[in-house]
Amino acid sequence: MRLPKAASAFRDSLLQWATENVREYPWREQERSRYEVFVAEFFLTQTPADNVADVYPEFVDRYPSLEAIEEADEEDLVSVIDPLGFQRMRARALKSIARSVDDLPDTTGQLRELERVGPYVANATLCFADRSKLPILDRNVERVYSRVFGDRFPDSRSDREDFCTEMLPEDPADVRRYNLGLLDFGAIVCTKESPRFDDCFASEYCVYATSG
DNA sequence: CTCCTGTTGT
DNA sequence: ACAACAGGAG
Repeated sequence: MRLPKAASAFRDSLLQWATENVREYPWREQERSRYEVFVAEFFLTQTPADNVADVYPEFVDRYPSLEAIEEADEEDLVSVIDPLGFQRMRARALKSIARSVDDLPDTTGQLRELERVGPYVANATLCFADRSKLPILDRNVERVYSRVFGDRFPDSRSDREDFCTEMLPEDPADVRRYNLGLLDFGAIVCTKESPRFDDCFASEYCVYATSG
């Protein structure tokens, strides 16, 4: 796939932006295990980060491994998650996962065989926990790339995944920071309504900013 | 691809 | 009560 002309400029600027602006969350600490990252991403697919942050430390403290999940009473699991608009479905799925596997696998394909685990959770887990070079494509990312690159951002899901993969920085040491930055850029600057054009490094060439 | 599910905002 | 949202499932 041929990337748009502005792609490398965007990539470089985003990496720079990420070093200064990526947010700190408990699950983003360097030493988090694959399990700890997985749990966070599993909750984050359905819940605002600040809500997850409220219950996450207690959750991983009480359930530090899949084994602990497997042994836990499902109602206790729910009680930790439940406090603020949380869901029982997630507790059930985690139990099911803990029963079906001893340790979380290290490939997206194997992760996606687990209940309620799709491309987002699988790739985010392996990228953020294991530093794998994998694309992360959620609604924020789609909005950012659609705006910045306009028609050059493909329509189909698989082409979009390819696009995201090619946007990743060459240096493996930068991939995690790039993906984190992309998510936060969508959440902080390139927001759904009232994007902060004045704070955006891409407004010179962004299709959305320049055309409307 | 379309449909489903649980959640959130009006 | 309703539609929109955001992932995953089929």
